[in-house]
Amino acid sequence: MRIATWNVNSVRQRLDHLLVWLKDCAPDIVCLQEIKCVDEAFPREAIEALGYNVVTHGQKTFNGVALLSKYPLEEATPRLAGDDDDLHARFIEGVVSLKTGVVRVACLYLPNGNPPETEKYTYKLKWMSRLLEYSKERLKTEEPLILAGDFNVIPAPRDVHNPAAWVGDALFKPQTRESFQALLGLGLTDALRAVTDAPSQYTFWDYQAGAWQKNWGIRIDHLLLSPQAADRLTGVGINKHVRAWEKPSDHVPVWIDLDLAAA
DNA sequence: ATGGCATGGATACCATGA
Repeated sequence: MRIATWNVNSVRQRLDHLLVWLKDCAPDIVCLQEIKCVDEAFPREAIEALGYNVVTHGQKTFNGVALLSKYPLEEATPRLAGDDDDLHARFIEGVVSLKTGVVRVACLYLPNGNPPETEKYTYKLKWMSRLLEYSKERLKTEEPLILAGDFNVIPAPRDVHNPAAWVGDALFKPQTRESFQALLGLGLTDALRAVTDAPSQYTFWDYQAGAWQKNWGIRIDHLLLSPQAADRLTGVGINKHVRAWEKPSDHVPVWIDLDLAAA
């Protein structure tokens, strides 16, 4: 089973890329972030035509997440628990049933948090704290769980071209990285780091300053696996070539393969 | 070329992002 995540930076602007990539990569489950539209405006028919079930949690203009799955999505639930006043569309989870049991996938778009001296960073840290609580609860079930999305966290210096330039940034500040490490401390595995120690495994390149051409990237799109999922991990990939397409997203897809028997 | 952006949604620029 292949599970992928991609921040598309507007699903309507990126629909052609998304359809081509879905055919090439052939993921079974996809987590999309920054769809940047309300649910009614999501191009669901074109995606359903490729054999996917679709659930969305969108909002006008900003944010927005979606789950695509070749298997029926059960228990599709938007919003991360812990703050009823948080109206940003940044989280949706779903469950699929296989012969061997269920797989739960949480699709998330973690707040950017810049500038760090503002309430935006406070919001980011609180969101990460809520994600930690959510993960604690879900891990108790001892089922395959995948947290996939744009975490807006650079986990370590090897995950950024020029660490010195990012020390004060909300994506790389010590408190941000510590909060991410707390997730791993629960027993979650960073899938990419389970298969390689190599530096420069970037998933995002800024549109500005020729960042792509200079390979000034950062690794901020992640798939975190519960022990029951990590035990089944057989492969991880970053579809870097997608960043070279015409009018691309600034993020590229990341995928994992799990050895789970199909339904 | 010595500075290089993209998106949506109100326009005839702005907020947001990372």
